Amino acid sequence: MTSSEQSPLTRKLSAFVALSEVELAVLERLHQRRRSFVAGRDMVHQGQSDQAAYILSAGWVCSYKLQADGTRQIVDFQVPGDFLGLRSVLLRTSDHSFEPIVNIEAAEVLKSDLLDAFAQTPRLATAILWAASRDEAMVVEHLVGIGRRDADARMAHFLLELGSRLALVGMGTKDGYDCPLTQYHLADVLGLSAIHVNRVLRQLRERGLVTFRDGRVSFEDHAGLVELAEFDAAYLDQSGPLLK
Amino acid sequence: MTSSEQSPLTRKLSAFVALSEVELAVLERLHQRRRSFVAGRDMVHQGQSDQAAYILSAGWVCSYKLQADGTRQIVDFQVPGDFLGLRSVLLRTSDHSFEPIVNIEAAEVLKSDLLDAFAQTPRLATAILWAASRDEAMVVEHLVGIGRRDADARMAHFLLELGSRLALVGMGTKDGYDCPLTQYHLADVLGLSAIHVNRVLRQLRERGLVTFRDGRVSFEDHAGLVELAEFDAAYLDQSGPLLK
DNA sequence: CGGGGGGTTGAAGTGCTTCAAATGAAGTGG
DNA sequence: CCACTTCATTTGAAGCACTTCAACCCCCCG
Repeated sequence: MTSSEQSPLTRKLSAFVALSEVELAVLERLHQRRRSFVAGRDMVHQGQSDQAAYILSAGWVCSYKLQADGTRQIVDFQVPGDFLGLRSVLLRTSDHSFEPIVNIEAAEVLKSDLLDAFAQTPRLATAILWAASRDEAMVVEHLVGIGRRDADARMAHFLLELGSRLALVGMGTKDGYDCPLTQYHLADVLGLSAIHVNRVLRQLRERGLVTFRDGRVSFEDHAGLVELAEFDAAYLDQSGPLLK
Repeated sequence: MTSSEQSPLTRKLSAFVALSEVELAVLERLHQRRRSFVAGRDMVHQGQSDQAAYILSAGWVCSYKLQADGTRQIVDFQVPGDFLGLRSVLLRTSDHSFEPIVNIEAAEVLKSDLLDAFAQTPRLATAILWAASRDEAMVVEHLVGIGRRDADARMAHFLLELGSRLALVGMGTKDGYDCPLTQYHLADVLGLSAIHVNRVLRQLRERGLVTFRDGRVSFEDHAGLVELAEFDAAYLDQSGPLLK
C-alpha cells in the first residue's frame, strides 16, 4: 500500500507510532462502512445512536453549542483523519451538535467494531486513545486562548494549530493550506464578531504574516506568526505512549 | 456504613448509580493511600509520575496553564469527590499544573489499583468513566461561557455550576456553600481582571441575586440567577450509562 | 507597628461589538 | 440573458464592556 492510498487517520497515527501490517489491516477494516453527509445539515449524531462514531476521511466538520440568545460557540473543527463522536462511544459525552462545513465522507464505526479492533490490537487501541487525548488537549488550549489571548494572537494561534493538524495528514505545509471556513466560522470558534475577525485578518495580512483569502491560508511569515501567537506545538506533537 | 462515613467520591457516584456492597468495598479500597498537600505549592503531578492519579477527599485544587506573559488561565477546579490527573493515567493528557488552594487530603491511586478495580467491577469502571466524561463536558461548557457569555452571566453560571457540584457531595445547598476562592481565582477562571470580578460581584449582590463574601457563596435568588446565566444543569445531571 | 494579601473604588483608556451600508461573486427564476 | 436575491466580505462610525493604573481600606500576623 502506497502512502497515497492510506486513509488520513492511518497517516496521522503512523506519524507517531510504527504500526505493523496486522494493525494497519485492522485499521483499514474500520473504514468499511462509508457514509456521506451534505454540507450545512446537522448530523445530529448524539440523538440517533450512541453506539456509532465516525472517522472523517474527507471534508471538514465543526462541533458547536448553540445558546438561547442565538450565538454559537464552535468547540472544535474536525479535519480528515479525525474522529467524530468517539467519546460518545467510549464514554458518554456532552451533547453538542455536528455540522458538516462541506460535503463530507466518513466511515461509520460501530461500538462493537471498535471494541473488536481494540481486543485484537492493543497497540492500535493505545494509538487511538492517544488521538483522543490529543483532541482534549486542543480543547484546553482553545479555552486558554479565548480566556487569555487577544484577538490577534488568538487568530494566529488558531491558524497555526490548524496548519499543524493538516500537515499531519498531508493537507498542508509551512506555506499554507486550503481552508473552506468562512469568517463567520472563525468568529464563532474564536469568540469574536465576524466584523472584528475581518479587521484582524486584514491586520495580519498587512503585517505580512498570513493571508486568508479565497479558501486558502497562506503563511507569509511563519516564524513571525509563531512568535505573535506564542505558539508551542508541544501539546500537538507529544509523542504517543507507544514510543515510550 | 452510614452516609457520613462515605467518601465524597462514593457519594457522588452513588447519586447516579446504585452500587453494590462489593462495588462499594472496592471503591473504598481505592482510598487507602492517603496523602496531604499544603496550600499554594504546586503538586506538579505530571512531572513526577504518569502512573498515579488522586481522588480528592478534602480541600480544593485548581488546574491551570500559565502563559509566557504571566497571565494564568484556570481550566477547572477540583472539589472533594473529584479525580485529579485521571486522564494522565488512562490516556495521556495535556500538561497543566495543579495547585492546592487550601491544604488538601487526597488518596493516591496507582494505575495498577485502578485497572484491578476496573477488572473486578465493570459497573464501577463505567461509573468512574462517566465521572470523567462529566468533567469533559464541564470544560466544554466553560469554553462556551468564556467565548459567548458576558461577565455577569459567566460569573452566575460559574457559581451555579460549582453549587451543583458541591451539592452532589453534600457540601452545598440551594442556599449556598463555603468557598475558599479569592477574587483572583475567579478572575483567572473566568478570563476577567480581578477588578472587574469585584464589580460584577457587587452588581450581583446589589441586584439581590448572590453574595460572595468571607469565604461563603450565598444564593439570595437562585431562580433569578439561573435565568441570568441561562443555566441548564443537564450537562451535569446526565444520568450515567448504568441507568440505561 | 510594619507589611502583605485580599478586597474596594474611581478615572481613564482601549479592544471589541453593534449598527449601518456598500461591494463583488454566485445562484435562480422569468 | 438579465433582474433579483443571497451570501461572504469589507469599511466606517459610534458605543460599551472590560482593562489598566492608581489609590486606599481592612484585617491578620510576625
